Amino acid sequence: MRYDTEHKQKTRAVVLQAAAKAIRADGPDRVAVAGVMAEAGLTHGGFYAHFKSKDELVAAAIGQMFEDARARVEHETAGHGPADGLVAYIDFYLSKRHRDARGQGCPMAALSSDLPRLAEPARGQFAAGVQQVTASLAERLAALGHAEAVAEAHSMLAELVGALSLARVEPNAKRSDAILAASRSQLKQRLGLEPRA
Amino acid sequence: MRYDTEHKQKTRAVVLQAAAKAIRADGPDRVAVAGVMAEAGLTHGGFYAHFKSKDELVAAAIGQMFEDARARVEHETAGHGPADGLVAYIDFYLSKRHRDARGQGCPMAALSSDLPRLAEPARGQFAAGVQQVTASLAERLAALGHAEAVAEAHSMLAELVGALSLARVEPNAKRSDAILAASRSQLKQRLGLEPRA
DNA sequence: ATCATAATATGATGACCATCATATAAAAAA
DNA sequence: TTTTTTATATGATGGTCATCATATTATGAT
Repeated sequence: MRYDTEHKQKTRAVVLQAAAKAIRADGPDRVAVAGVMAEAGLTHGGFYAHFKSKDELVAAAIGQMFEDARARVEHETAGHGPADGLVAYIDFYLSKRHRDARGQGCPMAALSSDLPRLAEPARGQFAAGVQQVTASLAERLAALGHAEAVAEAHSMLAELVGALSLARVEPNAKRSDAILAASRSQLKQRLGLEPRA
Repeated sequence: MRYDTEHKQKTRAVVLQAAAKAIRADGPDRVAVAGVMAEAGLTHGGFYAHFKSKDELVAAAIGQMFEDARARVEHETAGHGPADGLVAYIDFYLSKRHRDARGQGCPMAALSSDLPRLAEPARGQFAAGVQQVTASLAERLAALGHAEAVAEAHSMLAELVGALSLARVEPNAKRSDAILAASRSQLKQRLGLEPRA
């Protein structure tokens, strides 16, 4: 065996991260293979030693995005109980920082409308990711004694994704902030996460 | 003046409708000018007599989509009071029919993730459309005596758009239906639109 | 019927892109 | 140090696309 066994794997990982960022920011169709490779410090030629096609890259990048998101959520909610964890998640998800970091945030908000148009492997990766997030939310809601935890998790996730998407669409900063704030507050209230003070 | 005065305008309208449908279904990047013109029964050459550029077509098509949506909502809620109107809107918006008609439904769900990547004129058209929808929802909520009508309208719209987007992403029919059903029920409940029976 | 012209068609042009075939470089094994 | 092989680079190729220059057609006015 020549080269370090991990050499190629490391390159692949770098390419994947570059793709994950570019795809979220610019959309799968505007991302070019050569551009991703350049971002990774390589030229376009070596690409097909790592991926069979651009479609396969997109699918793999989507898997990567969900994996990254899962890790971050775990990190951000570590040490919290279910209620505090949900509040932390809502506050992070609907933050200005998340809204403004289109290259790094939640793949659902970044790609929702692209997804139905993508090829099957990408769709499968994505659906699996969405299900995992839903299950994770439902688990926390169930721990808080919510009877219809799964339905509430679906509803909560829908509002999170929708609010972030709409906030990114609104060019006026104040109005965009208002969209985020409205859902932050409404979500906590309807899920019983706020001290009714 | 040769030709009917309205001839060119009619052609423009046909092209615009073809574009509006194609853009929602396939996304702005995968839509080609020649394809839209062919769908309208024309060849690509005449395009620039109607639009300065593809960007301008996209912006105009977005305006058209919101106009169509507004007309349909008005039609679907005609004769209803605010409460029944909101229920009808929710039931239509989160219906399987709407989910499955990607070429004709709500532009927000169809294009949310494409939007931040588009050029300014398209973004402006879109933002104006979103604001109008929000205002229309807020008006009905206010009529029902909701104190924070605008915030609730934002929150409601976010959940509608998010739920439809996620339902379109989920390939499993049962699970997709569940996403729609969850938000239909949660929304009506939290907005006080259901007889608590 | 013929003409003038508005509306559309035909046919480039240059740019970008996914993919592949082949060449080079770099590192481990000999 | 030389060989072998793996990883990456260079350089096509064929396709698609937006845009434009020019040709053609169809219609209302004469």
